[in-house]
Amino acid sequence: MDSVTSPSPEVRARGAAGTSVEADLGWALGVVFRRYAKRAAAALEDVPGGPRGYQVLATANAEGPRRQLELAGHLDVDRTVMTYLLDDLEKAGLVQRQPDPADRRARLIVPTEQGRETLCDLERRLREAEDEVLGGLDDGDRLVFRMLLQRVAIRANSQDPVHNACNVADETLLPGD
Amino acid sequence: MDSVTSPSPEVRARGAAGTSVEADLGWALGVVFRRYAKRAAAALEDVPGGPRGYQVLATANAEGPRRQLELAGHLDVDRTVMTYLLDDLEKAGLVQRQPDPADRRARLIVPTEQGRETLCDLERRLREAEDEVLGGLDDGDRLVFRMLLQRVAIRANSQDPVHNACNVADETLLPGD
DNA sequence: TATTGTTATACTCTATAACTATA
DNA sequence: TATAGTTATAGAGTATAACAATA
Repeated sequence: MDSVTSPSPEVRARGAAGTSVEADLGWALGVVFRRYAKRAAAALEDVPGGPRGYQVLATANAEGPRRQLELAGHLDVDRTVMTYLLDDLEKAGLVQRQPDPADRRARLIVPTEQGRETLCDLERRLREAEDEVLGGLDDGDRLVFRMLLQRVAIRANSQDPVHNACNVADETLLPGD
Repeated sequence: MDSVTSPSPEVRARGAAGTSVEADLGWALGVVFRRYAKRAAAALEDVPGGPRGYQVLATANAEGPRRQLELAGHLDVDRTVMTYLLDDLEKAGLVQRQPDPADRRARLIVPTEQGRETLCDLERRLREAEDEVLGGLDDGDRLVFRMLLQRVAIRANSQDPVHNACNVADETLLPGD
């Protein structure tokens, strides 16, 4: 997985014959994604592990206690990386490792009170980052864009699922549609 | 710069109160971007340096002979990385390093005939990848999505330019608009 | 014997610093 | 003295493999 794939618009404009709108999906995607990623990373800079640490915290909080290995599979991070990540999050007082009463080998990851409070704040900051990225669109366009992007994303995710457990959960939580 | 920042939709759905459309811009952006990046990387797998190598080839071809350092600044890669990249591209017969008649320290990067032919093929493959990613949208929606994404991207790029030379080039090459 | 989690090690990618040849 | 490019080296991030405890 690499960064931008298409060169800047003016380059594509010559190579491929297409109109300016058609010529540079890769460029536009890359720019927008990286801008959001940068904003989000800034919003999450004081979380140990950055965006990854936030994901662990958010998932542990939303889905209840999870084993390390489940969490790792769900978020598609190596189990050894998960160890380091949890070491740091635990040191910062955001999560705790608790013995799983059902299996003494396993550890359940639960957010602390401080972790839950931190999470609320982080989610607010992330929404700000989202709004900033979409700042160029008025409310109507913004909604259309989000809906279309969502459709593209859902299809992309179903064709090329990032992690299976996630999609199972999707179906479980979205029974109506 | 990290990968996805938002967890999967069902996680955000609980944490943030928002509707399903509003809840996960980061997730959707990440999924779509990574899917495109993956497809593009597959299309460019036999190019030395992958997407990066393609960018070098495309830029050298579209904008005429460029010095290594210009190219590096333009594409935002370290000059030492550019050295390795060009070593590989040259070994593969796609570009040549020619002495700059105006400065014997500098090298001009020019694509070979084989490089230009390869580039044509790669651009065709990239357009296929784009179409595949947008496969879920009909022609009308696809156009709307591209236009809105383009607007977001142009604004994002102007606020947080990836590399200055690029924007200068933008203005130079797009005098009418 | 297989699995959870940890640790130690190796690998990849990128950036830093030192070097050459020119200017 | 400063710049273009190269090379060697060190650093972050990630993955592999060996290990301890438990199933």
